[in-house]
Amino acid sequence: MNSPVKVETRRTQQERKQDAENALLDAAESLIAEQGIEQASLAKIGERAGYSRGLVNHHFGTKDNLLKRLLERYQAGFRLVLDNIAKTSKNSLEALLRSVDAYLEVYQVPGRKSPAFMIMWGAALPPATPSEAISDSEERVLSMITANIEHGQVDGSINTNVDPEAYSVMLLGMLRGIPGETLIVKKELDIAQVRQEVQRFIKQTLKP
Amino acid sequence: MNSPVKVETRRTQQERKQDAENALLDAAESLIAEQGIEQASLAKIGERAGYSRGLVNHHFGTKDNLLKRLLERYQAGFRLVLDNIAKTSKNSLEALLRSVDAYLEVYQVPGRKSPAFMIMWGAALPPATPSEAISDSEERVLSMITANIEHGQVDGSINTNVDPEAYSVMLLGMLRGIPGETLIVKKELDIAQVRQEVQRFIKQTLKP
Amino acid sequence: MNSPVKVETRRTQQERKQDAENALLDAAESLIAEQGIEQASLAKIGERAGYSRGLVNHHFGTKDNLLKRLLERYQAGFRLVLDNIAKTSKNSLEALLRSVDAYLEVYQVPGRKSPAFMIMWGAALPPATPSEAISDSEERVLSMITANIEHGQVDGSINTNVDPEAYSVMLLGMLRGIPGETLIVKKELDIAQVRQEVQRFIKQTLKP
Amino acid sequence: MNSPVKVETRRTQQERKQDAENALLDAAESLIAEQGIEQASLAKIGERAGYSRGLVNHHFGTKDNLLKRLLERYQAGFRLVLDNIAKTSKNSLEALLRSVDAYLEVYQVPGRKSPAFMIMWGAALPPATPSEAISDSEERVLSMITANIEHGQVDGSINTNVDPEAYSVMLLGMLRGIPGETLIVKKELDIAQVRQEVQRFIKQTLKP
DNA sequence: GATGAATGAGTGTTCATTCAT
DNA sequence: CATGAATGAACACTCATTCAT
Repeated sequence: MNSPVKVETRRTQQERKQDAENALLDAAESLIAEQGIEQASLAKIGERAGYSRGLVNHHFGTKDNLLKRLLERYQAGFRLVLDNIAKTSKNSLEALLRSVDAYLEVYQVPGRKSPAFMIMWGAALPPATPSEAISDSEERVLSMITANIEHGQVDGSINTNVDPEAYSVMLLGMLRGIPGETLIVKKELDIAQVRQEVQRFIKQTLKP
Repeated sequence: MNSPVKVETRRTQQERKQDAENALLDAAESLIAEQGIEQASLAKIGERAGYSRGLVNHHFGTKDNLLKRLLERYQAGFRLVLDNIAKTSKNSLEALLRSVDAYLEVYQVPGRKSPAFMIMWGAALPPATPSEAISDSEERVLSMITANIEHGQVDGSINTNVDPEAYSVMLLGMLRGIPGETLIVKKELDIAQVRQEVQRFIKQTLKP
Repeated sequence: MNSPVKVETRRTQQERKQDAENALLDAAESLIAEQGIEQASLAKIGERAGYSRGLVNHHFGTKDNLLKRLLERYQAGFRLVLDNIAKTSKNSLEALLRSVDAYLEVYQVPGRKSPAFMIMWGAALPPATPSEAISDSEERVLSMITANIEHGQVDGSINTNVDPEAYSVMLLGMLRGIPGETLIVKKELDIAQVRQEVQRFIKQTLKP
Repeated sequence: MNSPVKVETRRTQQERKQDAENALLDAAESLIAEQGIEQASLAKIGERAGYSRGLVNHHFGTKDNLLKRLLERYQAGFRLVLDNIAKTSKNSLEALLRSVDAYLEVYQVPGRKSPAFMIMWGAALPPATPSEAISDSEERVLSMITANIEHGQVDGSINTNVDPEAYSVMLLGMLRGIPGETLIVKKELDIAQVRQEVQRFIKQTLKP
């Protein structure tokens, strides 16, 4: 089973598909980050990935489906971070603070790909948006934050005067709007400072 | 009968242009609110305004120009509100609180047109966005808020520990993100509650 | 009103559209006759008509709509012939005989355009055909023939033993199948002879 | 244990090819009957047959070749019926009548697969049709009918006034057009009645 | 024998823009 | 001022076919 030939074969047989799909998702991510969703045409994506024009449809069937997969990949990556934070935090407030900070950290360095999610979020604002993936996901995130706050009100780490749902909307809005501003405004913003303010803001408004 | 008719005609002649432009801007606003910027084609806009397919180009030359004008009209309207608040507020903190509340109030009622600005904001996230109008405007708003906070730190209404620029980014991000969430999430969000939370928590984080 | 300028103007203003639409319909008709519906792409049609690729969509919106219009034009032309025959025939049998003969006469000369209708008919055989225009039209024609036979049974020109609906299906099938055969079979078929046989045999089977 | 297994395997090895081909032809037949020739893509056919997307090309090389084979299979099946009728009929007229009735009987029940032939026939109407299989076949059928009529004029069962070739075209046209009408028209047609009319029609027009 | 990854041509459609009227 | 005919580029998507496995 360990013969190099078999390993070679197994890799070429099934992983070629994985390689291609990952390359296509990477290409889509960077193109969206640069030019937006509509300008990231399937032809450009295929060619930036080093393949042909038609490969995206061959693998994903539909542009909408490609976007869903890209979103899932992004969320799966972030979920690992959140799970780890949840396990190693003393209470709900600390988990919330660290999660928020981890999320904003991604946008601190002007990386090439991280904006893709924000751009997909921004493209989901019109009601007639084709994909409902963002909408569904956002609703889940909102519920998670609300649940976290409610839990913190039980474990005593969060002030019981806070309205969990309203606070969640405010907080998630902040978490989307801040990276949004960094993408829109041309002058460099000091995200490190903003992160500190956000931490302070949350502590002051949630502590009992 | 001739003279009044002529006056009427000449007046109509000049104002007909204004009427048409306003009708086109209204049509563009509602179409963007419904279908997004790309789907709001110039033909649809002209026809919804009750005119022909070609009128938008005739009046605005370019789609990008139409969007700029739409943005200007929106901002001019909101500037009146802000100016009035500034004049009638005791200090900077009160002005800030009232301005924030006035802004969020617009999104409380699920109106037909107000989302258009948010949709334009969301469409400006990709770096390769054609129009720079949003970008420039957002930078100005940011400066205004920063100046306001700095002024409040001088007049004593705002805590001097606050970093004015970082806080501005956080606050403006919140002001864009909250309406964004209401547009993306399908379930009805209680904006009235969110407004209260926002007020309370700005007070908590800015008061000396 | 008769000034040449006005006439010139009126012609250019409105009839340019008519000219273009007729040219597009003609181009579509000949392309369908040569290559079938699917191969008659909108680009080919526009260019054969002497215009651009996009004009078909500009005028007809949709390929399906273009086909509908083409069908209507064909039917309107044939209806004139049928109406004239109906008015100048002594009884229903004679009207039927002359109508059938007029229809088959079109396919006697291997003309360029007449096959287009048959090709559209043939393309409507799969149940998942997009356009329902042929289907609806065929049902109307069937009803007309049935009514004609029933009328002939009343006026005494047609045998009352004949089942009007079944005979109509047989007759209309014959009228579609015969031209179909001439299009499919390569060797030249003597349509004149076939027309004679059809006449004689309708008489034999319908006469009282 | 090895020998029977090998025999079993070898037999399966050969027949697996036949099984696959028949499954592919069945799948093609039903897909064509449902969606037409162009929409019956090779990938769909392979997958409906329970195999892979690429199997059709592997076995038939070309879509056109698949269609030829499908046509051959259809004709081979119908030839058995015709041969049997020819052997058990008293004279040419009876053979013709029974053959026609056997052919129409297939379309009486709204079966799933029988329309595939008619759809292929309809798709062969444009001159630029790639496959010539239908064209050649139709010419042979026409010759057969003509020969049958001529033979009937010799054996005395058919009127000598009839023009054999012209009558053949008329009859074959009828035999294609009637099923065609049942496929195009949505309202249910009473094929049993039509078959009776056809029988009567042929008797009245061919009997001496 | 059988699979399915990869290609690239082709289609209908949408759209901003130009320009003659 | 206003219309709308005409253009041509761009897009998502479907598909037959090739070929490595």
